Amino acid sequence: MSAKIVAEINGLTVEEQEQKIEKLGIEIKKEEKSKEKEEGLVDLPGKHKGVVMRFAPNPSGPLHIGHARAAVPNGEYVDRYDGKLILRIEDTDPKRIYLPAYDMLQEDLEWLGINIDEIYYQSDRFPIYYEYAEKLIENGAAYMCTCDGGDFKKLKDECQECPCRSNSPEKNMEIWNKFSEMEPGQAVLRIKTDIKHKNPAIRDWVAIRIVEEEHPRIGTKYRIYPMMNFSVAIDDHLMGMTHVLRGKDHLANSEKQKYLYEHMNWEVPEFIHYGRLKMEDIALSTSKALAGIEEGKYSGWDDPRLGTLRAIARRGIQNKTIHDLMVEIGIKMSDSAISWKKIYGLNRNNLEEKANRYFFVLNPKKVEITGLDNIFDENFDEEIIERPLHPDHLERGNRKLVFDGDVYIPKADFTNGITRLMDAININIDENNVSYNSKTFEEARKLKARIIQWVPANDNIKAKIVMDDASIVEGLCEIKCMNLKIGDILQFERFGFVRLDEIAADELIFYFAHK
RNA sequence: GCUCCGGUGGUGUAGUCCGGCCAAUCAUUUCGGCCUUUCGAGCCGAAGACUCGGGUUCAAAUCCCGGCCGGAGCACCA
Repeated sequence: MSAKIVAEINGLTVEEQEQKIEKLGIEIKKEEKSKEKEEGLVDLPGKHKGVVMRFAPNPSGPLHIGHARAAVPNGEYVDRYDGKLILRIEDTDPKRIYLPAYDMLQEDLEWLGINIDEIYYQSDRFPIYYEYAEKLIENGAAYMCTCDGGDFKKLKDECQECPCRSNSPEKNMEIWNKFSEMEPGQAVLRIKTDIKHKNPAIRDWVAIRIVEEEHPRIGTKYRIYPMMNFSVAIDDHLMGMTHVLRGKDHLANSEKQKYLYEHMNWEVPEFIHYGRLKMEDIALSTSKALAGIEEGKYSGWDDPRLGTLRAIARRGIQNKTIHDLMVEIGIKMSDSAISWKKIYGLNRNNLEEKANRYFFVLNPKKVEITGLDNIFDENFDEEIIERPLHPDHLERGNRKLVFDGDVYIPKADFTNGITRLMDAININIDENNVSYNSKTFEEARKLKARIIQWVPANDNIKAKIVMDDASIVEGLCEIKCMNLKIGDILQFERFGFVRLDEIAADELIFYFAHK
């Protein structure tokens, strides 16, 4: 019986239900689920006033798509809440520094359209880290550990304290003061956490160690180096971070860092962890890319096979495409798999409007058309064909091609049957004889002719196109392409979108984006 | 192995916190059709998903338990 009533009521719309309730004299409390949905990214948790965020790359190479995954949402949120974005270059491991990257990072961010309010280099901040190390030692929150790494691990894995842990702050300070004279591995500074923490990774982590290598930026000025977890937590606090966006591989690190915040009595920022981005085909790490460049396998950081931002920019992928993609993926913790297809689809949407159209003939095959006396005579033996630069934007004007019967067409289109040369005439290909068939578009349609692009045999320019696998295809494009500027993105009709990369003496070199 | 974290169409997402017009959003993709002197764009249509099993409840994508699958971490790297 009651089930029946419920079913009946559930059958009503919410409005109908509300009316019935009001009829019964019951007041409905409207609890607003105040969730005006923002386009794109979800709202940030916590405070929305005075938002400070950071993008903190390691200077090991230029930015790649994976970096954009962190950089774009940071930029977006800072814009949305009118906050501040800090670029912090995390160069506390001399082994993972590629000196040119310091500048490349900033160039790449600029390309992405992300505005940075402040820049910091961690290698400039070592004295600050030392200062806080000393404070922590004095508080008894950190200790100098002189145990062998293996011994410590054994104890740690059994929830056992190492002997150093119970040293007094005074004793620790004594060792700390001799730190710079020690050998690598002889001692480290550890932050006390919970030696019985159920995740062994969290237990008493290393904050500072000795590094002998020369630092590419600051040389041999220091031997005492902070670990990432230490410098990051100190800086995030000192720089006033309200929200920290990082990959979920840092989940345990966030937890480690919380102990530091607690020791110092600092407010913990909102940590947000996003999932892994799996990108098909470009599993290339920065270090592998660098090795490939040095071996000559890749032409440089912008080799079309690489996933660096400069490589995809060179191919004509728009920064807005990357931006759109990252906003769509968002910052959820589950992993995402991205395909080139997806990127190309978004990019096509962005390019469609701006890319003007031109003819390009791949693997040209020269054809001399016979039977043109149907349209030409001795006074009149050529025709100027005009075709819009963009079919939806006629105001951009036309390009002109001279049609005189001698043309190049793509080899792949040289097959028997009726074919229409776009905007010109319909031809009949019969083995090696090519003859005039008819003139109009209507006839071509009636004959179900394929409609192809072409270039005049006597008026064209060589074009090379670097494909996404770095192979090069060659052909001829229409002479009007001479007016293009480097960086222009256009669509070769029936071929795909390309970006003009280089203007050589007698040829144009393009990079292929996608169909 | 241990510790964490995830799982919505092929892909990317919305919805999950606070169960109820969710027979589940939007985009992309794929396939049709229309249009079109590009195989592009546009328009129309279609296909396609709540990981599984239990439980709680009138009602579960949503809450609870368990399984399965996937990922990450377990450094004197970041």
